[in-house]
Amino acid sequence: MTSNVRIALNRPLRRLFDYQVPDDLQLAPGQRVRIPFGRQSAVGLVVETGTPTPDNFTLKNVNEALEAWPVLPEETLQLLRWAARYYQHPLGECLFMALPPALRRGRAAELKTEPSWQVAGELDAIPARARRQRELWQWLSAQASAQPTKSILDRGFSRAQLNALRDAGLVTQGDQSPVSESPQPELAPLPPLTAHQQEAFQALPPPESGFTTTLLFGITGSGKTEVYLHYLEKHLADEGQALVLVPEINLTPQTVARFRRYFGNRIAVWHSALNDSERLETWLRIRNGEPVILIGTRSAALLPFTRLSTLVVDEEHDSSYKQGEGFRYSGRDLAIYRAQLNQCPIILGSATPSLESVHNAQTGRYGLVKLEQRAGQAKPPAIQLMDVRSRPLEGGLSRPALMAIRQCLDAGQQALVFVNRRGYAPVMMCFDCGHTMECPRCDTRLTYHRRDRAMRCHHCDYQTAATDHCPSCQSEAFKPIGQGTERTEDVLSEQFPNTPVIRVDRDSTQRKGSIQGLLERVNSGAPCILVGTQMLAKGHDFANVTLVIVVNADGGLFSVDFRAPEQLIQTLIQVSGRAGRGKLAGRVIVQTCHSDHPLLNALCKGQYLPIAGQMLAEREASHLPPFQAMAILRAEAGTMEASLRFLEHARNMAPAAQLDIWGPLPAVIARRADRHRAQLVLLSPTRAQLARTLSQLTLTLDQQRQPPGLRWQVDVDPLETG
DNA sequence: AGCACGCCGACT
DNA sequence: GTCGGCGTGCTC
Repeated sequence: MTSNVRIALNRPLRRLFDYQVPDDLQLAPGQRVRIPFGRQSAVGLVVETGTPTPDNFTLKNVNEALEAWPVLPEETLQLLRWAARYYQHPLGECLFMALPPALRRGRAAELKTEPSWQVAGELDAIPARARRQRELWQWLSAQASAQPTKSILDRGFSRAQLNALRDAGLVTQGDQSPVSESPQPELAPLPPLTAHQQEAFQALPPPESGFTTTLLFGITGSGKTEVYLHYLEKHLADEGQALVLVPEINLTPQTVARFRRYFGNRIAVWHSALNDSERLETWLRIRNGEPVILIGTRSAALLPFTRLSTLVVDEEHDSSYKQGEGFRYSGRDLAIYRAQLNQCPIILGSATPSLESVHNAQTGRYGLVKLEQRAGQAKPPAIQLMDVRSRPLEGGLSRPALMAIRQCLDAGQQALVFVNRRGYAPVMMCFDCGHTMECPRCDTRLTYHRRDRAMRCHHCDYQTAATDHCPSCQSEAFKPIGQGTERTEDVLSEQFPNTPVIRVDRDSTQRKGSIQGLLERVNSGAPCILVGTQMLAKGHDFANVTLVIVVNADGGLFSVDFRAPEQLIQTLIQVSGRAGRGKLAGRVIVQTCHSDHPLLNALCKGQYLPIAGQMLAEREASHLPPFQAMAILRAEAGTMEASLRFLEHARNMAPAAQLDIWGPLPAVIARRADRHRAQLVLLSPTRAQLARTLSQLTLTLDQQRQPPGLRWQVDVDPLETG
């Protein structure tokens, strides 16, 4: 009797393929196999065994199993099956996303052991003119044991010299020297908890309670990390694995060092900057069930843990947890699902939790633990609105704001100016003819970058040289409109010629190396002014910053994106949290043209949860998430008509009952890199209902052929709805 | 996604 | 006469 298996491939296909298993092969779900696929050979993953034999055609045979054990353990398979369905993404692509690149390509699931070398033959066999080869041979022969390639290269010999000797048979591969384990550093005792931290720590449910989700609402500077550390120390068993998710920009060497100090080699790291062999190594450690505490970004939620028993998601509201393309999963939400699969606790920490999480805490789905005191002597900063409607501005800064900066510097302290736009100015406009410079490929205006005299599109890679004259009428009245970080930096340098002004945005950190170098100057504590974007808002701990100026808070107040107010408030609170983290009190000035706006006024009271409640009430009134489940069907094509026609068709396809459908409507940036984009918003009272409708819809849309050049995709729980 | 097949335009 | 453009269809 022959047996068959169902196999997923790393292809964007919403279907699986059946193969026959040769008699000498035993296959289980999660195993990697090599299979003939069309005219090619491919790597596949077994997802089902014992599938029936079709009567209309004969199945091809599996060539081989790439290893005798499943690379994806049962729990990870279950997670990805759920995620593929929930996010409407082809299962094969989801499964392969959980493999390190080396394993996707079909390489062996083992670490390449560094070969080590010892001499063979005679020195005289090396030509006299090959001086370095002789020196290498002599050095090697003087060593007590075979030397790994790395130490040969470290001695200043080249790979070419080594290869020449190897090809001549004058060095041979020696005994495998075991990869030396880095010695376990001395572990420091955990930092003591303050009374408030202790209280929060004890309020967190223990693993014995099984699956629990707890929202740890801890204001900026309250010391949530200390609470995580103590929780792991107390509750993570010696053989257990833990996952600590952090936002992309927070995964700094400092963060890791902080965990290593207390947990030593048990700490492992996972982020986008790892190379293929580092990825494979860490991935295998996890797959082998080593009791690691893994600190990682979004994709760490896909790792093949086998003994996962504690999870933490820090800054759970952070938008970097949602993948913005392809398999659009939320690392946070996968982590919660995993906690449920493993019947273990998960802690979601934030000073500004997402409205989804606040709602879940209010309805009792999540536990809520509050930490509302700053650690040490630090006090929460006072937030003050400054209406700038009738005030003269210099570089976007009002007189009182400049005065406040001066006072701050005079007192020997540091100021932070938050500008949510990079470049010099977001628009260049002619005051004679009204011409503005637009991107030829997008429906956007070009941003003026004065430092390199360029006009750049921030939505595609277009750029062109900046000009002094209007390109349309040649007038000299061609002027920058609005504020960017460069312009604010210039104005501040003019106003405070004796104080260093440090700009931190994507442009400045790319060119001058790492953000770290820039921030070292801040940490020295000497008076300075920091100017920057979002990058400055999160995670940093500047002890001597006592003043934060928000140049313009109004962008998020009247946006078409329903999440904009939430994101604005979160950013404002996070950036405010940079003030007064040391002994000195902090002060925040928020410049706005809408000082009577209820959200901004609520912000001044300094309490996040009441504002969240206010925003949630608005969401409920308009039947928006988290009160309904949302998905967006996006389309892009060579013309807007094609995109809209497709979405219209999709709309007719979807069963109207139980579903609110908005659109189709052109996207806010209707043309981007010459693609015309539109979208259809789907809302449903239940996630299950939405998932059912969507899988039906995607399946039919997938089977029908669409006009050439048309691409479409589904985004479940979208973050950006523009 | 690959890859092959197939049908039209412009080249040595 | 063939090389090659990318539209179309298929992969157990």
